[in-house]
Amino acid sequence: MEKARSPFKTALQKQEEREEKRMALLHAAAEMFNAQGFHATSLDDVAASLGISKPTIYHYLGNKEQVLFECLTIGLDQLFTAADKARTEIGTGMDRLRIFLTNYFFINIDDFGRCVILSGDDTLSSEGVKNLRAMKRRVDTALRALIIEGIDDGSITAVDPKITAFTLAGAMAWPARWYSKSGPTPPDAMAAQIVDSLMMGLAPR
Amino acid sequence: MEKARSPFKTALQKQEEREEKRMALLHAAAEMFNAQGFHATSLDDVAASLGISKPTIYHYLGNKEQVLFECLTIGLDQLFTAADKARTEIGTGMDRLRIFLTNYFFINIDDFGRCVILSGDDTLSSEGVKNLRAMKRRVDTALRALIIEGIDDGSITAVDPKITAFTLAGAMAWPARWYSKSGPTPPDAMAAQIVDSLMMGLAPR
DNA sequence: TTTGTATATTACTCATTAGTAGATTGCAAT
DNA sequence: ATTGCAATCTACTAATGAGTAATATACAAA
Repeated sequence: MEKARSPFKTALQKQEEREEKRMALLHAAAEMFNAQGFHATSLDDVAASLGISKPTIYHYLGNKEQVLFECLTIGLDQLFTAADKARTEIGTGMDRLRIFLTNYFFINIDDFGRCVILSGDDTLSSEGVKNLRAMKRRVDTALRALIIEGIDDGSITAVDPKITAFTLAGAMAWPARWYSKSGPTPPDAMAAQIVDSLMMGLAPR
Repeated sequence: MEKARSPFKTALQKQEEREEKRMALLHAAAEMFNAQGFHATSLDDVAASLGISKPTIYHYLGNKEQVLFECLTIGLDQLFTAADKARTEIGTGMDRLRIFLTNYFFINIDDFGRCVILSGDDTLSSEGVKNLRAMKRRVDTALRALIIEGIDDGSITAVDPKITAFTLAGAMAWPARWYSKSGPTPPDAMAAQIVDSLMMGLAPR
């Protein structure tokens, strides 16, 4: 049974509304950063795209760098969560790697993931860059761990984990540049094709 | 025997001097675009880095977009030339692909090649984007041709040329983001490691 | 009823920077 | 000599855009 609709909001509801607005702002910002680049996007534009004014962004998110940093943090969190989850999955090391890479692809063609790939370190303060590097390193470490596990259990051929991690990351990052979800190949199909192609190269012979 | 040094320059010498200055300007611009991003780099900064003033850039190169476009054209020309040259080489298809990818790496960690990778299409006018797309397509076509030749002569295992070209391009582009020539691994060694790792995945089994 | 807090606005300031106008110097050809 | 062109500068303009101050409204708590 649902409670009668009341125009008076509880503290929780207000909290949720605020969070919803925050996320809407971040999504709008990430989308525009990705489409036009960080420096070519003005906060006035972002605000206008949601029908609000610039100071409102400052109210919810702070200055322009903080907006970007938040977008990057979300994207990297998604990647790290995906890696963590893949590592708990059952199956061979290669099975787990495949699961991770597939999700890596989906994240990378989404607003926040694309933001991580398209933004150079240059845009942030040295403090921000340090934090960002640390987060990226965590993802890279997780990726290498998956590769090593696969080598150890024999599901992946003997390769150099470091170089392999770099080439895999590069191959997965590239679609953020050109792939469009509204194109002829749907995301699942594209992910499958790319990941299959990479896995074939890693299969033991 | 050398001609006596004269302070009076011939037309040819002046032509050469002009060209040298043009290239110095382009190199300086590309370097700063790569380090800080196109929009975060002012032409005043570029000029200052060479001890000249901004109008001089306009004299040699035109407006800011033209400066970038010239950098991108040079980078893409280098890639296309490398592809063309690799295709005339003797050996199996895979041998030629290896040669191309190795040069691809060297170009990608150089000023103009990095510029191609780091610049989004967004910065240019629609006219410029169209030209750029065409140049990129030429490089992609050449890469696919190399892959197909390798499949045909049996030196490369049966793969989808389109998807493989994308993953190879991605893996080769990635180092432009993080590789530093002054780091612990010299360019030749890094190129060899990356290319070997990719070739292993393409070898027939 | 008053006071405080969250949300949002308008209307500014101030710095940066693309691009231009106009002057200057020097060299070369007429 | 003079005219013209190449290279370069100083000094502007005009626009853009980050960030802030001051204000208004609504609602909730005291």
